[in-house]
Amino acid sequence: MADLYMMDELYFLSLMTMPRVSRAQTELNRIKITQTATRLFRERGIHNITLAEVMKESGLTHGGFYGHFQSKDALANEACTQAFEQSKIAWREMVAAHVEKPDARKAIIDHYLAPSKLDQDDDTCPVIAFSGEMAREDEQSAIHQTYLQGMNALIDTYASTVKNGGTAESLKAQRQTALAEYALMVGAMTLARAAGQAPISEEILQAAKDFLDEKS
Amino acid sequence: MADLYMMDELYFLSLMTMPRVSRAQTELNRIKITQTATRLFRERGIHNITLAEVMKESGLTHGGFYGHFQSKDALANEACTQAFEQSKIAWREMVAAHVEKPDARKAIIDHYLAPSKLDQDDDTCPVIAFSGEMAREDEQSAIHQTYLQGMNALIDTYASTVKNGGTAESLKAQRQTALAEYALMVGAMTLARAAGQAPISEEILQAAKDFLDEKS
DNA sequence: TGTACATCAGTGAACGCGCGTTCACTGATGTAC
DNA sequence: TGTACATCAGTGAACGCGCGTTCACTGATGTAC
Repeated sequence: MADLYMMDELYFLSLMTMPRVSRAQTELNRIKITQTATRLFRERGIHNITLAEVMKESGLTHGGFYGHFQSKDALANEACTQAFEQSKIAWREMVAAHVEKPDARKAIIDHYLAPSKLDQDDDTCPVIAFSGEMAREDEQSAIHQTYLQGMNALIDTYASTVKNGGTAESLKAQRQTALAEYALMVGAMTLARAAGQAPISEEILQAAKDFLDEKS
Repeated sequence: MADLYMMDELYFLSLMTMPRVSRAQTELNRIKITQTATRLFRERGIHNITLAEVMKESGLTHGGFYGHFQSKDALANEACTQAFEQSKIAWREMVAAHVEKPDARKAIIDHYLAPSKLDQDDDTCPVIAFSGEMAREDEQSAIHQTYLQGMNALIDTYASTVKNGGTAESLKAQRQTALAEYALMVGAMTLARAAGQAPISEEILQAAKDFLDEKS
Protein backbone atom coordinates (compact mmCIF):
# COMPACT_ATOMS: atom_id res chain seq x y z
CA MET A 1 0.00 0.00 0.00
CA ALA A 2 2.66 2.48 1.09
CA ASP A 3 4.72 2.33 -2.10
CA LEU A 4 1.73 3.37 -4.17
CA TYR A 5 2.02 6.79 -2.60
CA MET A 6 5.57 7.06 -3.84
CA MET A 7 4.56 6.57 -7.44
CA ASP A 8 3.15 10.07 -7.74
CA GLU A 9 6.07 11.48 -9.67
CA LEU A 10 6.15 8.78 -12.26
CA TYR A 11 2.43 8.94 -12.28
CA PHE A 12 2.07 12.57 -13.29
CA LEU A 13 4.83 12.37 -15.88
CA SER A 14 3.04 9.60 -17.65
CA LEU A 15 -0.16 11.63 -17.68
CA MET A 16 1.34 14.40 -19.80
CA THR A 17 0.09 12.81 -22.98
CA MET A 18 -3.47 11.63 -23.34
CA PRO A 19 -5.76 9.78 -24.18
CA ARG A 20 -5.55 6.01 -24.38
CA VAL A 21 -2.96 5.25 -21.77
CA SER A 22 -1.36 1.92 -21.08
CA ARG A 23 -3.11 -0.72 -19.01
CA ALA A 24 -0.60 -0.23 -16.22
CA GLN A 25 -1.38 3.47 -16.21
CA THR A 26 -5.11 2.77 -16.23
CA GLU A 27 -4.68 0.67 -13.15
CA LEU A 28 -2.67 3.46 -11.49
CA ASN A 29 -5.39 5.94 -12.40
CA ARG A 30 -8.02 3.83 -10.75
CA ILE A 31 -5.93 3.53 -7.62
CA LYS A 32 -5.27 7.25 -7.66
CA ILE A 33 -9.00 8.02 -7.90
CA THR A 34 -9.75 5.72 -4.98
CA GLN A 35 -6.98 7.27 -2.88
CA THR A 36 -8.13 10.80 -3.66
CA ALA A 37 -11.71 9.90 -2.84
CA THR A 38 -10.71 8.23 0.40
CA ARG A 39 -8.93 11.38 1.48
CA LEU A 40 -11.60 13.83 0.36
CA PHE A 41 -14.57 11.81 1.65
CA ARG A 42 -12.87 11.52 5.04
CA GLU A 43 -12.16 15.21 5.10
CA ARG A 44 -15.51 16.54 4.07
CA GLY A 45 -18.01 13.71 3.79
CA ILE A 46 -19.23 11.85 0.74
CA HIS A 47 -22.11 14.19 0.09
CA ASN A 48 -20.00 17.33 0.07
CA ILE A 49 -17.49 16.14 -2.47
CA THR A 50 -18.27 16.14 -6.17
CA LEU A 51 -16.97 13.64 -8.66
CA ALA A 52 -15.52 16.54 -10.63
CA GLU A 53 -13.44 17.44 -7.57
CA VAL A 54 -12.22 13.88 -7.09
CA MET A 55 -11.26 13.58 -10.72
CA LYS A 56 -9.54 16.94 -10.86
CA GLU A 57 -7.48 16.15 -7.75
CA SER A 58 -6.59 12.86 -9.38
CA GLY A 59 -5.23 14.70 -12.40
CA LEU A 60 -8.00 13.51 -14.71
CA THR A 61 -11.08 15.00 -16.29
CA HIS A 62 -14.60 14.64 -15.07
CA GLY A 63 -15.93 12.42 -17.84
CA GLY A 64 -13.42 9.64 -17.42
CA PHE A 65 -14.84 8.57 -14.09
CA TYR A 66 -17.29 6.05 -15.49
CA GLY A 67 -14.54 4.14 -17.16
CA HIS A 68 -13.42 3.14 -13.68
CA PHE A 69 -16.53 3.00 -11.52
CA GLN A 70 -20.18 2.28 -12.04
CA SER A 71 -21.40 5.17 -9.91
CA LYS A 72 -20.48 7.57 -7.15
CA ASP A 73 -21.90 5.07 -4.67
CA ALA A 74 -19.54 2.40 -5.94
CA LEU A 75 -16.58 4.73 -5.45
CA ALA A 76 -17.81 5.68 -1.99
CA ASN A 77 -17.90 2.04 -1.04
CA GLU A 78 -14.35 1.41 -2.24
CA ALA A 79 -13.11 4.55 -0.52
CA CYS A 80 -14.82 3.50 2.69
CA THR A 81 -13.28 0.06 2.44
CA GLN A 82 -9.84 1.55 1.99
CA ALA A 83 -10.26 4.03 4.84
CA PHE A 84 -11.13 1.20 7.23
CA GLU A 85 -8.32 -0.92 5.88
CA GLN A 86 -5.81 1.83 6.65
CA SER A 87 -7.13 2.28 10.18
CA LYS A 88 -7.21 -1.44 10.81
CA ILE A 89 -3.59 -1.83 9.77
CA ALA A 90 -2.53 1.15 11.87
CA TRP A 91 -4.28 -0.24 14.95
CA ARG A 92 -2.88 -3.72 14.49
CA GLU A 93 0.60 -2.29 14.10
CA MET A 94 0.16 -0.46 17.38
CA VAL A 95 -0.92 -3.66 19.05
CA ALA A 96 1.97 -5.58 17.55
CA ALA A 97 4.46 -2.93 18.71
CA HIS A 98 3.64 -3.48 22.37
CA VAL A 99 4.16 -6.68 24.28
CA GLU A 100 2.03 -5.71 27.26
CA LYS A 101 -1.69 -5.22 26.67
CA PRO A 102 -1.99 -2.03 28.73
CA ASP A 103 0.77 -0.45 26.66
CA ALA A 104 -0.99 -1.29 23.43
CA ARG A 105 -4.25 0.03 24.81
CA LYS A 106 -2.62 3.27 25.85
CA ALA A 107 -0.96 3.63 22.45
CA ILE A 108 -4.30 3.37 20.69
CA ILE A 109 -5.95 5.80 23.08
CA ASP A 110 -3.19 8.37 22.73
CA HIS A 111 -3.18 8.00 18.99
CA TYR A 112 -6.94 8.31 18.75
CA LEU A 113 -7.30 11.28 21.06
CA ALA A 114 -4.23 13.24 19.93
CA PRO A 115 -5.13 16.93 19.57
CA SER A 116 -3.28 16.96 16.24
CA LYS A 117 -6.00 14.66 14.94
CA LEU A 118 -8.42 17.56 15.17
CA ASP A 119 -6.85 19.17 12.15
CA GLN A 120 -5.61 16.20 10.17
CA ASP A 121 -8.85 15.85 8.32
CA ASP A 122 -7.56 13.22 5.94
CA ASP A 123 -6.74 11.00 8.89
CA THR A 124 -10.15 11.15 10.54
CA CYS A 125 -11.28 7.82 11.93
CA PRO A 126 -13.65 6.45 9.29
CA VAL A 127 -16.16 5.50 11.96
CA ILE A 128 -16.49 9.18 12.82
CA ALA A 129 -16.13 10.51 9.30
CA PHE A 130 -18.99 8.38 8.00
CA SER A 131 -21.20 7.96 11.07
CA GLY A 132 -23.58 10.76 10.14
CA GLU A 133 -24.11 9.50 6.63
CA MET A 134 -24.43 5.89 7.78
CA ALA A 135 -27.19 6.70 10.24
CA ARG A 136 -29.29 7.80 7.27
CA GLU A 137 -28.00 5.29 4.73
CA ASP A 138 -30.03 2.31 3.58
CA GLU A 139 -28.99 -0.55 5.83
CA GLN A 140 -28.82 -3.03 2.97
CA SER A 141 -26.41 -0.91 0.96
CA ALA A 142 -22.91 -2.15 0.30
CA ILE A 143 -21.32 0.80 2.06
CA HIS A 144 -23.33 0.19 5.21
CA GLN A 145 -22.07 -3.37 5.30
CA THR A 146 -18.54 -2.13 4.75
CA TYR A 147 -18.96 0.32 7.59
CA LEU A 148 -20.28 -2.29 10.00
CA GLN A 149 -17.50 -4.73 9.21
CA GLY A 150 -14.87 -2.04 9.53
CA MET A 151 -16.25 -0.89 12.85
CA ASN A 152 -16.31 -4.43 14.16
CA ALA A 153 -12.73 -5.05 13.14
CA LEU A 154 -11.54 -1.93 14.99
CA ILE A 155 -13.54 -2.87 18.06
CA ASP A 156 -12.10 -6.38 18.05
CA THR A 157 -8.59 -5.02 17.77
CA TYR A 158 -9.16 -2.63 20.62
CA ALA A 159 -10.82 -5.31 22.74
CA SER A 160 -7.71 -7.46 22.39
CA THR A 161 -5.82 -4.83 24.38
CA VAL A 162 -8.24 -4.81 27.30
CA LYS A 163 -7.21 -6.94 30.25
CA ASN A 164 -9.22 -10.05 31.07
CA GLY A 165 -8.99 -13.08 33.31
CA GLY A 166 -9.37 -15.71 30.61
CA THR A 167 -12.68 -17.18 31.74
CA ALA A 168 -15.74 -17.01 29.49
CA GLU A 169 -17.36 -14.55 31.84
CA SER A 170 -14.41 -12.20 31.86
CA LEU A 171 -14.23 -12.37 28.07
CA LYS A 172 -17.74 -10.97 27.97
CA ALA A 173 -16.77 -8.26 30.44
CA GLN A 174 -13.71 -7.51 28.34
CA ARG A 175 -15.84 -6.90 25.29
CA GLN A 176 -18.29 -4.74 27.22
CA THR A 177 -15.48 -2.62 28.57
CA ALA A 178 -13.94 -2.33 25.13
CA LEU A 179 -17.25 -1.22 23.63
CA ALA A 180 -17.76 1.45 26.26
CA GLU A 181 -14.21 2.72 26.05
CA TYR A 182 -14.33 2.78 22.28
CA ALA A 183 -17.61 4.69 22.41
CA LEU A 184 -15.96 7.16 24.76
CA MET A 185 -13.14 7.78 22.30
CA VAL A 186 -15.52 8.16 19.37
CA GLY A 187 -17.77 10.52 21.31
CA ALA A 188 -14.90 12.66 22.55
CA MET A 189 -13.44 13.05 19.08
CA THR A 190 -16.84 13.70 17.56
CA LEU A 191 -17.54 16.45 20.08
CA ALA A 192 -14.05 17.91 19.81
CA ARG A 193 -14.27 18.09 16.04
CA ALA A 194 -17.72 19.62 16.10
CA ALA A 195 -16.51 22.23 18.59
CA GLY A 196 -13.66 23.21 16.29
CA GLN A 197 -11.26 25.83 17.60
CA ALA A 198 -13.22 26.44 20.80
CA PRO A 199 -11.19 25.66 23.96
CA ILE A 200 -13.70 23.03 25.03
CA SER A 201 -12.40 20.96 22.16
CA GLU A 202 -9.07 20.06 23.74
CA GLU A 203 -10.65 20.03 27.17
CA ILE A 204 -12.86 17.15 26.07
CA LEU A 205 -9.97 15.19 24.59
CA GLN A 206 -7.97 15.63 27.77
CA ALA A 207 -10.89 14.64 29.98
CA ALA A 208 -11.44 11.50 27.94
CA LYS A 209 -7.78 10.57 28.08
CA ASP A 210 -7.58 11.11 31.85
CA PHE A 211 -10.74 9.13 32.36
CA LEU A 212 -9.39 6.17 30.40
CA ASP A 213 -6.01 6.40 32.10
CA GLU A 214 -7.61 6.10 35.54
CA LYS A 215 -9.13 2.81 34.53
CA SER A 216 -5.92 1.10 33.53
CA MET B 1 -44.40 25.73 23.86
CA ALA B 2 -46.51 22.63 24.49
CA ASP B 3 -49.85 24.25 23.72
CA LEU B 4 -48.66 25.25 20.29
CA TYR B 5 -48.71 21.61 19.35
CA MET B 6 -52.36 21.44 20.28
CA MET B 7 -53.29 24.16 17.85
CA ASP B 8 -52.88 21.92 14.86
CA GLU B 9 -56.58 21.37 14.28
CA LEU B 10 -57.50 25.03 14.37
CA TYR B 11 -54.39 25.65 12.39
CA PHE B 12 -55.28 23.50 9.42
CA LEU B 13 -58.89 24.67 9.34
CA SER B 14 -57.75 28.22 9.01
CA LEU B 15 -55.48 27.27 6.16
CA MET B 16 -58.38 26.08 4.00
CA THR B 17 -58.69 29.49 2.40
CA MET B 18 -55.67 31.34 1.05
CA PRO B 19 -53.88 33.72 0.49
CA ARG B 20 -53.39 36.71 2.79
CA VAL B 21 -54.04 35.23 6.17
CA SER B 22 -54.35 37.08 9.44
CA ARG B 23 -51.30 38.22 11.35
CA ALA B 24 -52.02 35.67 14.05
CA GLN B 25 -52.09 32.95 11.41
CA THR B 26 -48.87 34.25 9.87
CA GLU B 27 -47.18 33.94 13.22
CA LEU B 28 -48.54 30.39 13.58
CA ASN B 29 -47.24 29.55 10.12
CA ARG B 30 -43.78 30.72 11.01
CA ILE B 31 -43.82 28.66 14.18
CA LYS B 32 -45.09 25.66 12.26
CA ILE B 33 -42.29 25.96 9.70
CA THR B 34 -39.69 26.12 12.45
CA GLN B 35 -41.20 23.13 14.23
CA THR B 36 -41.34 21.09 11.05
CA ALA B 37 -37.75 22.00 10.20
CA THR B 38 -36.56 21.15 13.70
CA ARG B 39 -38.10 17.71 13.38
CA LEU B 40 -36.95 17.01 9.82
CA PHE B 41 -33.42 18.37 10.26
CA ARG B 42 -33.00 16.24 13.36
CA GLU B 43 -34.27 13.19 11.56
CA ARG B 44 -32.29 13.45 8.38
CA GLY B 45 -29.82 16.31 8.62
CA ILE B 46 -30.04 19.82 7.25
CA HIS B 47 -28.43 18.95 3.94
CA ASN B 48 -30.81 16.12 3.15
CA ILE B 49 -34.01 18.06 3.66
CA THR B 50 -35.30 20.44 1.00
CA LEU B 51 -37.19 23.62 1.70
CA ALA B 52 -39.98 22.27 -0.47
CA GLU B 53 -40.28 19.34 1.93
CA VAL B 54 -40.34 21.55 4.99
CA MET B 55 -42.98 23.79 3.49
CA LYS B 56 -45.13 20.90 2.29
CA GLU B 57 -45.06 19.26 5.71
CA SER B 58 -46.01 22.61 7.16
CA GLY B 59 -49.08 22.72 4.95
CA LEU B 60 -47.78 25.57 2.81
CA THR B 61 -46.32 25.97 -0.65
CA HIS B 62 -42.71 26.21 -1.54
CA GLY B 63 -42.62 29.87 -2.56
CA GLY B 64 -43.95 31.28 0.69
CA PHE B 65 -40.82 30.39 2.58
CA TYR B 66 -39.01 33.66 1.97
CA GLY B 67 -41.81 35.62 3.54
CA HIS B 68 -40.71 34.08 6.84
CA PHE B 69 -36.96 33.51 6.60
CA GLN B 70 -34.09 35.11 4.80
CA SER B 71 -32.52 31.83 3.72
CA LYS B 72 -32.30 28.12 4.43
CA ASP B 73 -29.32 28.84 6.67
CA ALA B 74 -31.42 31.20 8.76
CA LEU B 75 -34.07 28.52 9.19
CA ALA B 76 -31.43 25.95 10.07
CA ASN B 77 -30.14 28.21 12.79
CA GLU B 78 -33.59 28.72 14.30
CA ALA B 79 -34.34 25.01 14.09
CA CYS B 80 -31.03 24.22 15.76
CA THR B 81 -31.77 26.73 18.50
CA GLN B 82 -35.15 25.17 19.12
CA ALA B 83 -33.79 21.62 19.14
CA PHE B 84 -31.26 22.54 21.83
CA GLU B 85 -33.90 24.45 23.76
CA GLN B 86 -36.10 21.36 23.86
CA SER B 87 -33.26 19.15 25.04
CA LYS B 88 -32.13 21.65 27.64
CA ILE B 89 -35.62 21.87 29.11
CA ALA B 90 -35.98 18.09 29.14
CA TRP B 91 -32.63 17.65 30.92
CA ARG B 92 -33.38 20.33 33.46
CA GLU B 93 -36.73 18.78 34.19
CA MET B 94 -35.03 15.46 34.83
CA VAL B 95 -32.62 17.14 37.22
CA ALA B 96 -35.45 18.97 38.99
CA ALA B 97 -37.42 15.74 39.36
CA HIS B 98 -34.72 14.11 41.49
CA VAL B 99 -33.53 15.34 44.86
CA GLU B 100 -30.40 13.20 44.93
CA LYS B 101 -27.72 13.93 42.36
CA PRO B 102 -26.99 10.28 41.51
CA ASP B 103 -30.69 9.74 40.75
CA ALA B 104 -30.75 12.70 38.39
CA ARG B 105 -27.57 11.49 36.73
CA LYS B 106 -29.02 8.03 36.25
CA ALA B 107 -32.25 9.48 34.86
CA ILE B 108 -30.35 11.41 32.20
CA ILE B 109 -28.20 8.40 31.32
CA ASP B 110 -31.17 6.08 31.00
CA HIS B 111 -33.06 8.63 28.96
CA TYR B 112 -30.13 9.27 26.68
CA LEU B 113 -29.22 5.66 26.08
CA ALA B 114 -32.72 4.23 25.82
CA PRO B 115 -32.90 1.77 22.91
CA SER B 116 -36.18 3.39 21.85
CA LYS B 117 -34.16 6.48 21.05
CA LEU B 118 -32.59 4.58 18.18
CA ASP B 119 -35.81 4.82 16.21
CA GLN B 120 -37.27 8.08 17.44
CA ASP B 121 -35.47 10.10 14.86
CA ASP B 122 -37.27 13.32 15.66
CA ASP B 123 -35.97 13.10 19.21
CA THR B 124 -32.30 12.65 18.35
CA CYS B 125 -30.00 14.61 20.60
CA PRO B 126 -29.13 17.73 18.59
CA VAL B 127 -25.47 17.34 19.47
CA ILE B 128 -25.48 14.05 17.60
CA ALA B 129 -27.87 15.07 14.85
CA PHE B 130 -25.76 18.08 13.86
CA SER B 131 -22.24 16.98 14.81
CA GLY B 132 -21.31 15.82 11.32
CA GLU B 133 -22.46 19.02 9.68
CA MET B 134 -20.88 21.20 12.37
CA ALA B 135 -17.45 19.63 11.94
CA ARG B 136 -17.48 20.98 8.38
CA GLU B 137 -19.39 24.19 9.03
CA ASP B 138 -17.71 27.59 9.07
CA GLU B 139 -16.84 28.24 12.71
CA GLN B 140 -17.99 31.84 12.57
CA SER B 141 -21.46 30.95 11.33
CA ALA B 142 -24.46 31.63 13.51
CA ILE B 143 -25.44 27.96 13.62
CA HIS B 144 -22.01 26.93 14.84
CA GLN B 145 -22.29 29.39 17.71
CA THR B 146 -25.76 28.06 18.46
CA TYR B 147 -24.40 24.54 18.48
CA LEU B 148 -21.54 25.37 20.83
CA GLN B 149 -23.78 27.19 23.28
CA GLY B 150 -26.33 24.40 23.21
CA MET B 151 -23.69 21.76 23.81
CA ASN B 152 -22.24 23.73 26.69
CA ALA B 153 -25.63 24.11 28.31
CA LEU B 154 -26.26 20.37 28.17
CA ILE B 155 -22.81 19.62 29.56
CA ASP B 156 -23.33 22.06 32.43
CA THR B 157 -26.64 20.49 33.25
CA TYR B 158 -25.15 17.03 33.23
CA ALA B 159 -22.14 18.15 35.28
CA SER B 160 -24.50 19.41 37.98
CA THR B 161 -25.55 15.81 38.58
CA VAL B 162 -22.03 14.49 39.06
CA LYS B 163 -20.93 14.17 42.68
CA ASN B 164 -18.22 16.45 44.00
CA GLY B 165 -16.66 17.41 47.31
CA GLY B 166 -17.25 21.14 47.06
CA THR B 167 -13.61 22.24 46.89
CA ALA B 168 -12.28 24.07 43.84
CA GLU B 169 -10.19 21.08 42.93
CA SER B 170 -13.08 18.66 43.07
CA LEU B 171 -15.17 21.05 40.97
CA LYS B 172 -12.59 20.73 38.23
CA ALA B 173 -12.62 16.98 38.58
CA GLN B 174 -16.41 17.05 38.47
CA ARG B 175 -16.36 18.85 35.15
CA GLN B 176 -13.73 16.50 33.73
CA THR B 177 -15.77 13.48 34.72
CA ALA B 178 -18.89 15.03 33.27
CA LEU B 179 -17.15 15.73 29.98
CA ALA B 180 -15.88 12.17 29.68
CA GLU B 181 -19.19 10.61 30.64
CA TYR B 182 -21.07 12.86 28.27
CA ALA B 183 -18.65 11.96 25.48
CA LEU B 184 -19.28 8.32 26.28
CA MET B 185 -23.03 8.77 25.89
CA VAL B 186 -22.65 10.70 22.65
CA GLY B 187 -20.24 8.14 21.24
CA ALA B 188 -22.39 5.19 22.19
CA MET B 189 -25.50 6.68 20.62
CA THR B 190 -23.60 7.77 17.52
CA LEU B 191 -22.25 4.27 17.03
CA ALA B 192 -25.56 2.62 17.80
CA ARG B 193 -27.39 4.80 15.30
CA ALA B 194 -24.78 4.26 12.61
CA ALA B 195 -25.01 0.49 13.18
CA GLY B 196 -28.78 0.58 12.69
CA GLN B 197 -30.60 -2.71 13.16
CA ALA B 198 -27.43 -4.73 13.70
CA PRO B 199 -27.30 -6.44 17.11
CA ILE B 200 -24.15 -4.57 18.04
CA SER B 201 -26.30 -1.49 18.25
CA GLU B 202 -28.07 -2.40 21.47
CA GLU B 203 -24.96 -4.13 22.73
CA ILE B 204 -23.12 -0.82 22.65
CA LEU B 205 -25.91 1.04 24.45
CA GLN B 206 -26.00 -1.61 27.16
CA ALA B 207 -22.22 -1.62 27.56
CA ALA B 208 -22.22 2.16 27.93
CA LYS B 209 -25.00 2.06 30.50
CA ASP B 210 -23.31 -0.67 32.54
CA PHE B 211 -20.03 1.17 32.39
CA LEU B 212 -21.60 4.37 33.70
CA ASP B 213 -23.57 2.51 36.37
CA GLU B 214 -20.40 1.00 37.78
CA LYS B 215 -19.00 4.44 38.32
CA SER B 216 -21.86 5.77 40.44
C1' DT C 1 11.10 -7.12 -36.13
C1' DG C 2 7.89 -4.19 -38.63
C1' DT C 3 3.28 -2.73 -40.26
C1' DA C 4 -2.01 -2.14 -40.21
C1' DC C 5 -5.78 -1.87 -37.66
C1' DA C 6 -9.06 -2.55 -33.91
C1' DT C 7 -9.57 -1.32 -29.23
C1' DC C 8 -10.62 1.55 -25.60
C1' DA C 9 -8.91 5.24 -21.75
C1' DG C 10 -9.54 9.68 -21.44
C1' DT C 11 -11.63 14.27 -23.18
C1' DG C 12 -14.93 17.78 -23.12
C1' DA C 13 -19.37 19.06 -23.91
C1' DA C 14 -24.11 18.24 -23.11
C1' DC C 15 -28.17 16.30 -20.65
C1' DG C 16 -31.49 16.09 -17.01
C1' DC C 17 -32.84 16.64 -12.63
C1' DG C 18 -33.06 18.69 -8.02
C1' DC C 19 -32.99 22.48 -5.19
C1' DG C 20 -32.42 27.25 -3.33
C1' DT C 21 -34.14 31.49 -4.63
C1' DT C 22 -37.01 35.01 -7.14
C1' DC C 23 -41.12 37.12 -8.79
C1' DA C 24 -45.65 38.51 -10.85
C1' DC C 25 -49.97 37.75 -9.28
C1' DT C 26 -54.11 37.02 -6.14
C1' DG C 27 -57.45 38.25 -2.98
C1' DA C 28 -58.45 38.39 2.13
C1' DT C 29 -56.93 41.29 5.86
C1' DG C 30 -56.53 45.41 8.19
C1' DT C 31 -56.97 50.34 8.14
C1' DA C 32 -58.66 55.00 7.22
C1' DC C 33 -62.56 57.68 6.95
C1' DT D 1 -70.92 50.39 12.18
C1' DG D 2 -70.14 50.34 7.25
C1' DT D 3 -67.45 51.14 2.97
C1' DA D 4 -63.14 51.74 -0.07
C1' DC D 5 -58.70 50.78 -0.65
C1' DA D 6 -53.84 49.75 0.33
C1' DT D 7 -51.21 46.08 2.13
C1' DC D 8 -48.99 41.88 2.06
C1' DA D 9 -49.09 36.38 3.07
C1' DG D 10 -49.29 32.88 0.26
C1' DT D 11 -49.36 30.78 -4.63
C1' DG D 12 -47.31 28.68 -8.45
C1' DA D 13 -44.30 29.04 -12.04
C1' DA D 14 -39.77 30.11 -13.55
C1' DC D 15 -34.75 30.93 -13.04
C1' DG D 16 -30.04 29.55 -12.46
C1' DC D 17 -26.73 26.77 -10.83
C1' DG D 18 -24.53 22.46 -9.42
C1' DC D 19 -23.85 17.81 -9.93
C1' DG D 20 -24.30 12.87 -11.36
C1' DT D 21 -24.39 10.71 -15.58
C1' DT D 22 -24.02 10.05 -20.72
C1' DC D 23 -21.88 10.20 -25.16
C1' DA D 24 -19.51 11.27 -29.60
C1' DC D 25 -14.93 11.76 -30.48
C1' DT D 26 -9.71 11.24 -30.33
C1' DG D 27 -5.54 9.04 -30.89
C1' DA D 28 -2.04 6.06 -28.44
C1' DT D 29 -1.94 1.27 -27.11
C1' DG D 30 -1.91 -3.42 -27.96
C1' DT D 31 -2.57 -7.16 -31.15
C1' DA D 32 -2.61 -9.90 -35.37
C1' DC D 33 -0.09 -11.06 -39.21
